[in-house]
Amino acid sequence: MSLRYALLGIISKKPVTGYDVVRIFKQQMVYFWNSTHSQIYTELHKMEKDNLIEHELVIQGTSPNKKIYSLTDSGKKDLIRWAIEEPLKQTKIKDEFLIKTTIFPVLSVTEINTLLDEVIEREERILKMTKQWKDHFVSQKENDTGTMLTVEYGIRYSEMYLEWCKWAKQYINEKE
Amino acid sequence: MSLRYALLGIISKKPVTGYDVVRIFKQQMVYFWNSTHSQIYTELHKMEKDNLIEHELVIQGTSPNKKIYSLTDSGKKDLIRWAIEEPLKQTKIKDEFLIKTTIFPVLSVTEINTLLDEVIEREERILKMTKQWKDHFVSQKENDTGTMLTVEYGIRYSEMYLEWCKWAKQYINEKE
DNA sequence: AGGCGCATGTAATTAGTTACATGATTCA
DNA sequence: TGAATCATGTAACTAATTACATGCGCCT
Repeated sequence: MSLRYALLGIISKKPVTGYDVVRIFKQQMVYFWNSTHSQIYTELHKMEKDNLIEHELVIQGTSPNKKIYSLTDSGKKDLIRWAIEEPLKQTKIKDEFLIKTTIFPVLSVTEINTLLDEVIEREERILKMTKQWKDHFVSQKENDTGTMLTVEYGIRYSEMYLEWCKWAKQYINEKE
Repeated sequence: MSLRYALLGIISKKPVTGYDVVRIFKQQMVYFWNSTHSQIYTELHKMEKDNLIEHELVIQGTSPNKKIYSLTDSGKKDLIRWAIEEPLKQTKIKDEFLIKTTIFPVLSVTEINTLLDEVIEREERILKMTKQWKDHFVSQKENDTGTMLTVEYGIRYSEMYLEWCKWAKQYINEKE
């Protein structure tokens, strides 16, 4: 049910197509949620059936038709209600690398370092992209508090991860 | 398939019952994975069918019988193979609070502060428990590198979260 | 000519959650 | 006497992933 409110949040800012929702979701929510276009389209259909959103069909002669979604009054109410009333579900992380970390004792130091370098590279790439997105976003003066806060979260998360990786490398190599 | 390797990692350290696996999993892996006893028991059955683990049945007169699981040779090989060969899947986070953050602009400052305080309380509680677990673990001189690294990750994660919350509060209240 | 972006969906499968189900022992 | 811990499982359901499916316009 949480994905539903993530999507409702996106559509609440301005009316958009399903395609836009997917794009915005992937750009702005990677830091704390994830989904695919197939799940998103399916969820949009359910949300419409539940009368939280409605669409206006735009027929574009040559290019494919599109559906512009917007919130219904019921959708607006439900979004606010959810935000302030619904008890918070615990954060769920699925980080494969940290599973690998638990079995470091059975790997060689070379193997561990290779894995750590891989993940450092990944996080650096993500951090760079996040910072670019933040700069782009700030320069546009869109001034959306929500995006401002979550993009900052993304940056802090990656920085924490990288610092932990460096600490882990040191910890591993000191033990040798 | 990742859960499978998390469980395989736990059993690789010492032979344990399914019940132990659940307990160890919840204590040591909350920081980067989550599951339930029902999913874990089901996965253990599948792993046994796939010849990665085997069990010895211990009949305990009065208390319930138990199955002591241990890795097969094939299980040991597969765990190492997975760790060094299998390409890393991207981290997936599901953080409901950050979804709520995206719609801060439609909430009142009072409501936002209530939500932030709630999440700060939650993270402080988690951080405290993690630190206790680390102290307990370090005092036991068990010296498991994997647990040492992941518990440190848990601490850094919560600390980062709390700092972000404080920054967010300031950001919100400055805008007023 | 081939890839990317726009634009939408369904089908099949796997993963994960919640509820149901049992029953002894130990401790307050 | 009631809750917690030990100990195991299945059933029903929901969420999520991966694959299948189409097709135009634009750019290189």
